[in-house]
Amino acid sequence: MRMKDIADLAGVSIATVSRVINNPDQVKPETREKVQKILEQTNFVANAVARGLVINSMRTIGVLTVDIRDMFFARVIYTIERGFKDLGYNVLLSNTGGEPEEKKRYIQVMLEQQVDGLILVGSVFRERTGNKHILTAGRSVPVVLINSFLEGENIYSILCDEGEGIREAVNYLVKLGHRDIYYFIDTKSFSGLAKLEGFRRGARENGLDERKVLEIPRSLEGGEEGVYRLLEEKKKFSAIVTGEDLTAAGALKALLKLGYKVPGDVSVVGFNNLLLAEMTTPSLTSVDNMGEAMAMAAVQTLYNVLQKNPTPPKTVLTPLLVPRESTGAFPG
Amino acid sequence: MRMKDIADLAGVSIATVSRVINNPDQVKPETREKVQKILEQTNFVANAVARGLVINSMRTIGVLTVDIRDMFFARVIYTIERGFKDLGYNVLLSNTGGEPEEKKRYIQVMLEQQVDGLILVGSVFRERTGNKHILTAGRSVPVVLINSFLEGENIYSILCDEGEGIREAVNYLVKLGHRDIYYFIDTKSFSGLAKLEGFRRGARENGLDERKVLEIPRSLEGGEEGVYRLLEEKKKFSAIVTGEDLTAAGALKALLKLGYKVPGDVSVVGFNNLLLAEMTTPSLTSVDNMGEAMAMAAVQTLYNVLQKNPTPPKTVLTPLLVPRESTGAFPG
DNA sequence: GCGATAAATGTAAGCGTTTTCGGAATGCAG
DNA sequence: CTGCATTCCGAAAACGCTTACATTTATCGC
Repeated sequence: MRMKDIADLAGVSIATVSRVINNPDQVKPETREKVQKILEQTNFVANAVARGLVINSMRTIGVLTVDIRDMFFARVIYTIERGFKDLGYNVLLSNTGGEPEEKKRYIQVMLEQQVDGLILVGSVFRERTGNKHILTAGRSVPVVLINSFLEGENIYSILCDEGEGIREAVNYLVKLGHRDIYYFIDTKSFSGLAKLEGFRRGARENGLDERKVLEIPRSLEGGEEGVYRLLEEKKKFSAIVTGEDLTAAGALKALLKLGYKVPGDVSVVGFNNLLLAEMTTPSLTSVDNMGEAMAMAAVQTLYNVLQKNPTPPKTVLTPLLVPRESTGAFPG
Repeated sequence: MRMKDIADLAGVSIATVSRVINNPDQVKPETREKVQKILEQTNFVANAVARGLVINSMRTIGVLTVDIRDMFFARVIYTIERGFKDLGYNVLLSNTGGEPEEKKRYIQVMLEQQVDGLILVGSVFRERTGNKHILTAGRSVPVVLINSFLEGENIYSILCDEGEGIREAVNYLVKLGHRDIYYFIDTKSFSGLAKLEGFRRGARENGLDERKVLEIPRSLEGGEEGVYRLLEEKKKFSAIVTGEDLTAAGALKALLKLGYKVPGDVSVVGFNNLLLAEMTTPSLTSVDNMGEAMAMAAVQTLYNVLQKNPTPPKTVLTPLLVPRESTGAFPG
């Protein structure tokens, strides 16, 4: 069923049908109602592809993410989708799995689909290869990066000062009397280095050993492994800061299994402030890196750009430490 | 940059450019290479919208979900997206928030966008209103339901026998010596009633009281609340089965806070077998309702239909009980 | 009721592709 | 070198809309 068919049924021209749908006030009430009745009777659905070809926009934005199963990403993408839906845009989703090649391929596909804009969630890598396609994409379409940073034509970055969040966590633990604080890090993630720097700064400022850092993979098992390694290597520690709630949950799990009291013997701090921080017992003190706020800022930024409004290329949010049960005073 | 521009640069016709892109073997190697060189030099990106208008397909499928932040949905959607990407299809995402009106609106939008098919993840409600639009959607596009069931033209359902999963959980607990088993349920979810029926059957078959059921909301707090209510009402119980890992985590949390040993005093069983079941201490015994398998079946089913292959309208998978640390022998 | 102005509707071009069809160029057998 | 089959390529229609412009119809002051 095309507009032509509706037009024939209503005895008007195809242009009038189009107007009834898009600019109802441009057509006389009488004819308008006649057409609307037929639209309803036939359950007419306009073809947005044909429309898109004419107006040169599908009112769609592409969202690239590493893995939507990650609760942080899921939350961000949820917020983006709802936000853009309210603005009348659709969301094309993808999971690159962190592969630069996949990312390249996806960007290509999304440009082919004529997206109006692109949002990349935490997916800029430090390799050169991954970024080139973002830069070229920026030439045809505005690109917003969440939790990543890149300078370039038509590229906007939304960030959270994650290093500052880690630093705050260290300060918080020091105030609780802790001196032997270990940091579990996965440097491979985008902000891994920024977080590490935050830890070092926090340690230095408090006269602690800034080398108490363990490189571990970003997973539940990684967190467990970290604890086992600390014990194997007979390290002295009363607190663990992690760059990921999931890692913190793993550390917590290992500590409890080994009979440690948390926070009685060891304090644990997570990062991201996901729902999972509330699910463990004890619940996890965590640094909130403002996932939702970043997502909202991304929507606002991209929408601004699409409206041709002047838009700052960089937005930085401040993290927030959320104390819960997994942190307590230094024992003794 | 349009094909026309490429054609002019290469000194060929637009048709030849199209052929170089879509059917390279139809054009003489010499001209082909000439065109390909220009395509690369100019970083040409074809307009899939124009293409879609001609071939009457955007190679896109729409996925409707309640809330992608739910880990179960996230996992399902991830699997769908990856699966369809490999088949050359894009995924249009949406979160209906469970509102029938939103669902209706989304379906409308996706039909306008000319999706090739629709997958609804766990979003058929028992109200009549929510289903009518699915049925009418089926008239223009194949619809696959995950974890829901509906009969109709062009409608396919992928299910898991969730009641059977709950029944198995009851049997498992009975084998461990438990007799006072409570079931925490949220009847508002699609399979809520099927699960309840599974619990009743399991209880009956083992000569237990099948009325030991508590209606609670599907959330962490719901699980906690359930435990408090059992205690307030002075119920006797040594095991709790839930319809949701999240609920189980809440119950576990409340029990641990109140000083109960799990599984020493009380056993807890979750449902969905999400990552979070591994994150708690003790980890949660859970019924796996085959989210990934359902998603894969949905992809296969929809693809089959799109290929005009005969396809069964209903696929039912069998759940699997995954024992972990939260269940143990009846105390004493 | 007349002409001038405003409102309503129709006509047709154009959006960037794919693809059918026919013509030109090429290859090959005789 | 001719004739025919085959390969390659271009012209043009088609996809279903939007919208500028043209045309028709309604409105209004006089």
